Amino acid sequence: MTKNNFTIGQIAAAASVHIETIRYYQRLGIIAEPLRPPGGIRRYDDAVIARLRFIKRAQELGFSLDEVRNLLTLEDGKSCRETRLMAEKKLVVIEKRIADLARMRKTLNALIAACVSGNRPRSCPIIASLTV
Amino acid sequence: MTKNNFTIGQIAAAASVHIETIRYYQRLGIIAEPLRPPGGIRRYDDAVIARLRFIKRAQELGFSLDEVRNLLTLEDGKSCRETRLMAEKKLVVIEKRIADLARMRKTLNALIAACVSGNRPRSCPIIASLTV
DNA sequence: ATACAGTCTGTAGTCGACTACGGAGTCAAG
DNA sequence: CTTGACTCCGTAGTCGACTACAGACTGTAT
Repeated sequence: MTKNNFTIGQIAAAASVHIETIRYYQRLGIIAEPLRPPGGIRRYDDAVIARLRFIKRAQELGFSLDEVRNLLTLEDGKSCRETRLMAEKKLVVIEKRIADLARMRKTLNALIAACVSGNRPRSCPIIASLTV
Repeated sequence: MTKNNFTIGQIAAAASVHIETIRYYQRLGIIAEPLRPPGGIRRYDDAVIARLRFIKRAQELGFSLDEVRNLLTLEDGKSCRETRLMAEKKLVVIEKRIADLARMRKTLNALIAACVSGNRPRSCPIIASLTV
């Protein structure tokens, strides 16, 4: 039982999204734009709210809006394999990012430690390491 | 003993950076622009190469160009404490990013596992989890 | 002397995901 | 019937770090 009498503002509030964001998604084609009744204001289905939530969740998993568009074509849930492949690809990217950040963290930790332990070194070890 | 007879192209090649990037850094004020001899072409000091490397290293540690600008004011190595504080702040940000990504990874892993183990489920668990 | 590679300047475009704004139109309450 | 909130539409601006390009000029090798 879907309701079909929401304005864009109500939809936006319900999904905790800015109105402009919805329009933006419409321009991108990841949200369908209901027909505008002659000289009137559009009415939205509450399926749109569900879709906005879908998008948010996907974004939280690291998918871009472009990837979300792809996910949405698989939304009927029948192409499990394709969906899984996308998730696996995304996982690889995320793991690489984690590795990069872990490397940075390690280096920063070492530099900070050098700073702290240094008994009044001639020059800051961090700057020194950047200057090499 | 610094050399002072490099063109911008040579500096760029030496630091593995695009010429445009150097100009961009000059506009930002994180690289000094040597005076242009009357109607001529600028000559660069090899200290500029060192500075470009400094910038690159700092970027690899996650510092933005704006932060690099700050780091450069500490370049004499005398304000070790300030430098360390910047590094510590950056570390916090990086750790948060890692935590976020780790959460994504965990969720994706779980979803993929559900996909794989599913014995022909009615609908894709990934899509299902996004659709809730 | 001339060709050609490289430099100079300023401006504009790129990517992604929005966000902002202006001016006109619409709808519902009082 | 007026007021005021909301919607529509199109365009432009934001952030960060570049990247591209046009048209003029310079410097060097042949």
